Amino acid sequence: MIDLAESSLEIAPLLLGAVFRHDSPAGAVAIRITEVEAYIGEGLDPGSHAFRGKTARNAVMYGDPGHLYTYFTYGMHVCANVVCSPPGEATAVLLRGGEVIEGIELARERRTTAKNDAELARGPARLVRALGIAMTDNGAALDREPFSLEFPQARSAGIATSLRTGVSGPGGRDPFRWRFFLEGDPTVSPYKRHPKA
DNA sequence: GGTCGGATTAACT
DNA sequence: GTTAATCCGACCG
Repeated sequence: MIDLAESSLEIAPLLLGAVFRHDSPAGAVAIRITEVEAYIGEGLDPGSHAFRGKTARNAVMYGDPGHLYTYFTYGMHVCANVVCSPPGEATAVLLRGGEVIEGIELARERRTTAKNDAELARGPARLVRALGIAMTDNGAALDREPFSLEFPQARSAGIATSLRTGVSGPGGRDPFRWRFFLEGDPTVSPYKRHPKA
């Protein structure tokens, strides 16, 4: 695993093409990551959960890199981040889309509303659902069972950037393009701007 | 202690 | 294209 103790802005493009695997009692599901967004630290990024400082919810973002930060949103969805930066500095990469490459039958059972396999993990909450991640996994290390994260041998080709989806302020407006995705991949979620951006 | 709105999704018209 | 679903964290008093 590469060194994650750098800013999420450096790590985010390196995560494209990486294989993220979760081995649950029901079986293992793995995805090839195709879409991510970087969130940077305290006081710098109004879109980040760490913008207003450390709280009970975002404490994991301030901890060791290479761990999972999960949060609950819209009353029903869970999203997952890879914690970056040295301890004390809160940056993270939100996993927004991926292609299921292992355990596709289990992923289909978990995502019965998906109309096709490309939709299984297209979107941050769908990705979490397909992999069987829950809020109880908050803070889990990504280099230990039941998780693993393997980076590609070479930097992935065809990386495109955009403004972040559904975010206002820096990163949701030019010139901050903190969303990274594999161009043309069918498992990349559609871009939506923030209503007020 | 009350209010507001969200790093979304699915089901509508 | 629009909107309901549905909870909790953050903020204000």
